[in-house]
Amino acid sequence: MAFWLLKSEPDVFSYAELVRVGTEPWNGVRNYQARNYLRQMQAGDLCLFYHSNAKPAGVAGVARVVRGAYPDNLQFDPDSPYFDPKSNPDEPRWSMVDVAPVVAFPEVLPLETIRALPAWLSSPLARKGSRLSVLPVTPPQFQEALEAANVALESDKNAGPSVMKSLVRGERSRQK
DNA sequence: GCCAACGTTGGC
DNA sequence: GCCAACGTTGGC
Repeated sequence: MAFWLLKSEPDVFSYAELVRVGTEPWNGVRNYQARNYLRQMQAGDLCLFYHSNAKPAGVAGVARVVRGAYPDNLQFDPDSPYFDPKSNPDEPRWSMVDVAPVVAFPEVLPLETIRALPAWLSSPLARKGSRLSVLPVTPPQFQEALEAANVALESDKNAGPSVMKSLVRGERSRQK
């Protein structure tokens, strides 16, 4: 299982909105590097859901990939701002995944806090002006983020070992 | 609202 | 293929 970070402007689509709708197609990504990461994502992968252009900017919760990469529908919709007339339906240029909520953080984990976590120093997110909207997260980075947010995940025995679910709040997850 | 970062576009 | 101009992102 892999870990990722997905950026979204909460004015456009927030973590609370993800909770409300249950499942969301992550379409509209029009950057090749981000697209390539989307194509690596598999069902069961966990994502930090990051609020950009927000106060504070930071991670609002955890989401799970529920469907791996498939063609982004909006690239073929002439009425969409994400329409790409140069994309060929036989070889779609852009991909999307479906994500679902796992657990909301008790409060947004601010970017400033994330940047100070040891494992995050090497992340593009720690660099000023990073505009990548989909980026990989290492297991230590993911663990540090959960700990800093005071959130623990426990595995769901019924759903198998690769599926995690919420949630123990208000108690620090244990260092292994 | 400012502006740094940086990806994309287009002239050559 | 270079690179200046331009547009967008996104923190502050």
